[in-house]
This record gives sequence, structure tokens and C-alpha cells, in this order.
Amino acid sequence: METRDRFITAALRLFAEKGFYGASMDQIARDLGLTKQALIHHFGTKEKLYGAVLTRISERLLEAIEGEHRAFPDVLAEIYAHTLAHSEETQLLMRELLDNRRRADQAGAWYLRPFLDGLRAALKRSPAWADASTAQASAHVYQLLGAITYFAVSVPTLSNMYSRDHVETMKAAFPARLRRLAEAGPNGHNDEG
Amino acid sequence: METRDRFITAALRLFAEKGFYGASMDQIARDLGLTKQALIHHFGTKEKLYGAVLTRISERLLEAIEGEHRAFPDVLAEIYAHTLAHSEETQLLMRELLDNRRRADQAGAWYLRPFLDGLRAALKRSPAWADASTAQASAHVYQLLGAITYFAVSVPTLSNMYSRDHVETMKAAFPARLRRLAEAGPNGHNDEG
DNA sequence: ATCGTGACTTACCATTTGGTAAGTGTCAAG
DNA sequence: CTTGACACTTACCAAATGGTAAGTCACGAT
Repeated sequence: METRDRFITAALRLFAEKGFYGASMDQIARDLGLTKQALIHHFGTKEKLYGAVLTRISERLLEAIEGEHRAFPDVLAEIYAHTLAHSEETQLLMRELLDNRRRADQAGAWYLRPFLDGLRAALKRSPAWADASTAQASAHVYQLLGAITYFAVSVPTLSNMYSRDHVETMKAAFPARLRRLAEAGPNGHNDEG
Repeated sequence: METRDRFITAALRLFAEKGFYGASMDQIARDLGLTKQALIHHFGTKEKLYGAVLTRISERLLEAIEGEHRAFPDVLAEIYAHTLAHSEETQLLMRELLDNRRRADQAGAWYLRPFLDGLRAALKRSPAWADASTAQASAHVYQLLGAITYFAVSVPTLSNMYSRDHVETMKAAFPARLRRLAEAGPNGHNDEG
């Protein structure tokens, strides 16, 4: 099963870079020095390969928050680190967000559900959020995740638009900004102090 | 020039829905009941058509904030309304964010620059931000824009993951959430009161 | 020895892709 | 009446796409 994993890695990279249509089976296979038919032999169709990639990403995200029951801001910081370290996964998830509304099977949306639910659970362990509604907590978690994802994906574009120093300053300011957002209570401001 | 505009509209829809590679010239042309070659006659290549679409989006965004010199939170609310009303443009911009890092000409990034600069100027007209650095203001504006964009693009996916009521609650809570974010000063909390 | 299985290849295929070439028809200017 | 520009068409093309069919090769079990 060695080859299969290497295929998923290569596919992840190319799907992230060019999207589902932009990446070709031939290209992915050639990335390992193998033929397109070897790839088809392992996964059957392009869609199934794509599904395998999504599955891996969701597993990795769950690993990143699983087991350790720390305070929510720390969990979020962990995710932020994970996002920066695995920018390809983040890119691909962003693409999936745009694509799965069209894809016939909406399975894609569900790949992330356990992860989101785990995050929400972590949030509700903090005193300020213990009594908040599930919908409120979901919104908060989703917004924070969106902020991280959007920022991570944006860095290269920002680098094209502004000076290096400018972007570096923005990058440096982001974790503190994120932490303030994460520490906010259901009413928006820091209502625990 | 009537046909040209209709082509741009159709292309905008299909590029937003399927991405640059996923949308074909033939499909776009057939959307108007014309042939692919009519489309090529007007725009030359697929890339140029795509560029025309980006140009239109950037013009529309600028129109949305131009002229009126209102308070920043109101400008942001205007953009939020624009985003919800033109979700295809938002989708396409999100795709562009993912694609332009790869595309040879990084022109895509510059389509948005005047819009971002305009927004930042609006922010700096508010007293709390008058003395903030340009980098800080850029970060703030970009984060707010990201929150809007990410949320708008996410709604269909969220609807697949959670109940209708749940999502409606999240949607209803978003503008207030956004307003609190917009009203924050450079130090994060509402430091103007 | 041989049988089967899994990993992989070469050959092939229909379809679709973006794009070119060469028109046809319309219409306004000379 | 002709010319030329413009909007658009049919005909065509090479290249690339995802996928099928049929094999080759190594290897472990019987």
C-alpha cells in the first residue's frame, strides 16, 4: 500500500494547485514516474482518487485536535500551526468549499463535520461558552476557522499586492488578532474579565 | 457591444461555478445560443475572456464603495449586501485567490488592489484608526473582507452539514458579528467608548 | 510446477478541449 | 454598385482528457 499513499500525496498537491479539472490523471501518475493506468488501477476513477484525498485531509485534521483536551485558544493555535504547515490541504479544502455545491454527491461537506463538531465541543468547554446555544458556538467556530483559512490562502496573493515588509507585518499581527477573536465570548467582546 | 457583455455575464457564471478549467468555451457560448467561435471572435482566447470577467468584477466592487463617504461600518455593510446579492462574483474571486498564485501573469492580484485601498482609506477616516499604521489598517480591512467572503461562500456547504434552522440562525447572527468586528479599534476591542 | 493475485505496462478509444481557416450574410460609407 | 468592416457560421485540427482491454511480470501459496 506504499504506492497508494504516495499517489494520494501527489494528487493532494496537484488538486490543491490546479483544482479537480486542472489536474490530470496522467500528470499525477507521472509525478511518481508511473503511468496513468497504474493510478487508475489503484483508485478506479478520478472521483474516487479525489475522495481518497479528502479522506486523508479529514483524518489529519482530526488528529490535530484529537486526544488533547486543552483550552480552546490553544486548540485553535494548534490548528493555525497545522494550517500554515500544510498549506496544500488548506488550499484544497477551500476549493472543495467552492466545488461541492455543484458536485452531485454532497459527501464532501461531511468530511469536515466531525472536525467541526470536535472544535465546537472544545469551545463549549470554556466557561464563557458553556451556556451558549449550539448554533452560536457553531457560528463562532466556523468564523474562526474561516479567518485562519482565508488568511493562510491569501498570503501569496498579498505578497503580490503589497511590499514584503507590509505582508510580514500582517503575518506577525495575525496570531494575536486570532487569539483576541478566539477569546471573545458569545456577546462579542471579552466578557470574561 | 451588447453580445460582448452578455458573454461576460455567462462566463462569469460558469467560471464561478466550475472554475477556469472546468468551464469550457463551448459551454459558455452555447449559454447564449451562439457558437464557440463567436466567443473567440470577441475575446481572442480563453485567458482574455477570463481577464474581461475579472475586470468587470473589479469595476462593480469599486462602484459599490465609490462616491459615498460614509462611516466605515456602513461601507462594510454595503459590501456585505453586495456580496450576498452577487454571490457568483464572490465565488469567482475566491477561486482567483487560489489560482493566481500559479498563473504566470499575476495581474489577477492587482484587479482588487484599488478596491482594497479604497476600503482602507474609509477605515482610516474613522477616529480610532486615524493614527494606525497602514499595515495594521490593511490587515484589519483584509480580515473583515475575508470574513464576509468566506461566510458568503460557505452558506451552501453549511446548509448541507447542518439543519436549515441552524444555518438560518448563523446567517441571522452574522451581520451583528460583523459590525462588532468592524467597530473594533486597532487594539482589538471596542476602544472608542 | 502451477495457480492466482496484485502491480503495473502498452495499446487503444471516443470525446472534448482551445484554436485556426475560410467562409456567409448584413449593413453603412464611398 | 462596390467596398470594407463586423458578427457570426461551418469545417477542421492537433493535443489532451478519462477510461477500457489485454497483456507482462514478480511472488507467495498450494
